[in-house]
Amino acid sequence: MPELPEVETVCRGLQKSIQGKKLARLELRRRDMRFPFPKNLVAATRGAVIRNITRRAKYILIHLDNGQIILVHLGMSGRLVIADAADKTPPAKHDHVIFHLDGGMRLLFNDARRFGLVDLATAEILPKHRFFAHLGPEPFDDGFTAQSLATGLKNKKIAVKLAIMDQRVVVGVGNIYASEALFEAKIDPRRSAGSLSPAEVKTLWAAIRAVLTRAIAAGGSSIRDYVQTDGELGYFQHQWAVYDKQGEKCRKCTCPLQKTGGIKKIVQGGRSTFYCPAKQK
DNA sequence: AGTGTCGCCTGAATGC
DNA sequence: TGCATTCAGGCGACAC
Repeated sequence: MPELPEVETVCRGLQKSIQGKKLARLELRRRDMRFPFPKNLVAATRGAVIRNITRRAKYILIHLDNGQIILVHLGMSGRLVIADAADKTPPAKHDHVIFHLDGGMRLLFNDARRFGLVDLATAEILPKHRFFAHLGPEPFDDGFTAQSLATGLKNKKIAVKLAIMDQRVVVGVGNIYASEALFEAKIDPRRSAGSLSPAEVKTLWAAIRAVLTRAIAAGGSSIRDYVQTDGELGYFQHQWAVYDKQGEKCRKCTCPLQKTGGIKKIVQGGRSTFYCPAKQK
């Protein structure tokens, strides 16, 4: 599933492959994905030149020279695939949106589960857009500090795992990286957000950045053509310390597995959490 | 306002 | 082999 590092990697790839190209037309192969497509989506983008591609949280922003911004969210199963002009392969199952570029190149948005979305905005309305208005700081921006994290967690009774997944606190920490960051910080995911000491908050802040940095590096280093064609390319999964590792020993663990049971899986807010009961306090 | 829960959706994995 | 069930999850929407 695409998380922030994967979305970042896809954005970098799109900058190389489609930036500066003219969007001949968008082809919508159904009327909606997670949400209905905006009525003017095709008309408002026809013939525009793609100026730049950026990322905000897990949204891909395709900036057009006519002032429109196409918002793309990959959801759970979304992937963007480049098909060059010579590629005459007919659309595959779940190819819901096709960007036809001048010269015959296509960008295919394939999303089996349709948790993804495509929407339209302008720079002016973006901060007020319903998907963006509530977003907190980017994890690598100056606005995300140990202090801002402390403020986000302060007095909260919800579990710290759920708190750091709250997009108002910091964007981009999904279910996997929440578990990974808490393991790195040696903090029990079940603890209430407000119970962390200033020192623990600072450790957690650094851990969130470290985990995401490593994940982006993994994506960037193993990527082949930058736009993921198999949906898994460059994924961080081989570096997971606890995620999906229930019953296993954690990294460099010397605990007796029979006694501790190893990494534990619990459910918080309807989502799986993985942690080491011995190391995370 | 803070918190908890639901639902969208399909394919893979599992169970009988 | 085949059918039914369960699970995965980002995040907006909603209920309290």
